Amino acid sequence: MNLFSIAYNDIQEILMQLHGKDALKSAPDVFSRIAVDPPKDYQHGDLTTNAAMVLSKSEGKNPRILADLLLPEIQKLEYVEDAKIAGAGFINIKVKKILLHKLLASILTLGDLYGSCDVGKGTKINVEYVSANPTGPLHAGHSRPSVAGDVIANLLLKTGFDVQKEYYINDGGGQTEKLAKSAYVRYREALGQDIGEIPEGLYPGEYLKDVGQGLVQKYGDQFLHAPQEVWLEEFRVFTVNFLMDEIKTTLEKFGITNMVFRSEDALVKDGSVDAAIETLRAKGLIYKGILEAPKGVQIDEWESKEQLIFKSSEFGDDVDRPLQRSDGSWTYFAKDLAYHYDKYRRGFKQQIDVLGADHGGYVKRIVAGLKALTDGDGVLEVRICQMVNFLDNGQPVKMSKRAGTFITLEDIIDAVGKDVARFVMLTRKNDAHIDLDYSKVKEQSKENPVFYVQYAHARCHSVFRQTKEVFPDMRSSSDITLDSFNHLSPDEIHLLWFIGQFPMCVEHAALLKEPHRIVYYLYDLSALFHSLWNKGKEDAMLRFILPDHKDTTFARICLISALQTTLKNGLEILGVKALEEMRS
RNA sequence: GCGCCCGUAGCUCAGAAGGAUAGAGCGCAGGAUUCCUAAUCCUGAGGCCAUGGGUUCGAAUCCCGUCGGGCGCACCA
Repeated sequence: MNLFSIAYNDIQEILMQLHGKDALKSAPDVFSRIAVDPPKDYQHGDLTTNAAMVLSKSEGKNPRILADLLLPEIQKLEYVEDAKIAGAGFINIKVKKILLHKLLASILTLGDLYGSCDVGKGTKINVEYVSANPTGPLHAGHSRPSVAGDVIANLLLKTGFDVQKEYYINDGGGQTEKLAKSAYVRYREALGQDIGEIPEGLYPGEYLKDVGQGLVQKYGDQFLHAPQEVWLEEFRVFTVNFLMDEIKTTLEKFGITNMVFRSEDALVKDGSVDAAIETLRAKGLIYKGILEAPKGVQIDEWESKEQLIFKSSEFGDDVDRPLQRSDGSWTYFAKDLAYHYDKYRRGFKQQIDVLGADHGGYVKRIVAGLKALTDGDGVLEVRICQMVNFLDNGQPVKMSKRAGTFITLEDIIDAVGKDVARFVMLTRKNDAHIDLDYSKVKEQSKENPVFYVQYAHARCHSVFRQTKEVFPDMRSSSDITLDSFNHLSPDEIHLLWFIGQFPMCVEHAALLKEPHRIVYYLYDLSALFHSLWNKGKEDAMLRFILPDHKDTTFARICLISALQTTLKNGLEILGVKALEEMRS
């Protein structure tokens, strides 16, 4: 149950009726732009609507006059206790207790489902994230887009979309060939050869030593003196699989599961790339030409040469983009086009890519590409996560795949746990940079808001435990009556009212793809609860458990049960486990 | 040179599809514990929302310019 959507629908109905009676002349699509929100100040009421102000322009009337027209109709709604006009034309609504009682009862009944809705209407949607190159372990830089993508997928799931979480394996380019050659060096090393320095241009990372050992286990020394063409493809496949297995293990540890993996190499081999390019060609969107070098940047070895080019600028990109390299092979872009077209052909008209900020320059061309391939039927939305500045004791941590020195995602998870790591990554909106001091996160100091929220949840369970001791025969909280409900204090009703905003928060977060909204909501919700808790320290009658007042205690347990459900469901969306006790 | 993102309290950041007196944490100054976990709470100080215009009943929010910061800029992924 969602107070705000109930009122929204009823007010829509009122507007339509007034429209029918010619009291309003605005087109009905103007009506949908009105909002029913929580008032800025709780003192103003439970709900507020800007309907009068939104209609003002199309009606050509002063908002106050329109508010006067709407007010009596709103007052007639059965659950409205009181409604008033305020400010420039807000209509503030105070609802009857019976509605809040219904709200509480519905939360207790819904349990895990509280916060869910069906705005997605079962629409198929594909969320692609992580998609790290299988040339090494996941590192700290992958952490944020991975969590953001995962939580966006969770949000969409919660709001009724048919979601597929997907990982694109970049196993088709020259990078994996380099990788195979690097693995060969480690293979020789594992067989006891002195390899000296890792040759320039190969991956120097120590993590490849395990791959070398694995290769020896599988192949013995049979390739030690074999020419490259004999082992290259074999080693390439082995190494990619080996590293993907490690990546999958890390993802699981990070709480990212149920992903579908799609291989770039497979798309090339099964002809998907040729098919996609052919589709573009048939639409007349491909030509042979020479691209100009971009101004203002120094590019060594610029080769002015005719190549195959896609007219992406006709679909919103800044310039046209090449599809083939000078050696005739497909560019990454060409293959990625095919991949997104492949998703479309698998039924995903709605697609989301979650990328790091270093891929920001790539967005326009791939969005343009899908639009062109599907005549606008397939829509790709790209969410960019800004960089995380990793610090250690205030000092920037230098990371470079080339040098082989970086903090791996595993390192972070092992040090602070996946729950803290995930939560911290979500404490900023995607567009904002995060400074993350590795040593501070390791300390698990109180500056980390995850503990604040966890503590609130743990306190709920503490109350449940205490209640059991004081009232061993306390009945289940699922059947709260209106009588019991009336025992709640105004502050407690206030908390319930805030709990009632959860579904709206989830819906907004999902539609806007902004996971951080859930974090801030949970934080504020926790703050309200901690504050309430402390009031029991000053006034014993405000404590949740009153040994001499069983009915009041029961009502409060019901409230706390609803709170605990909300906290838990919220944390679940974030992929963070709700703790029942802080002591472990 | 071009594209994308950002600029809100001393610091780190929220700000709800344009709405009421711009919020939180940290830090700072004070205070609360015979009591369900003080990992908490309460009070106070602190802002020309970078800047100049525009749109409107109304702008931190939308549009344009300027300044400052980040990321990216064939044939890497």
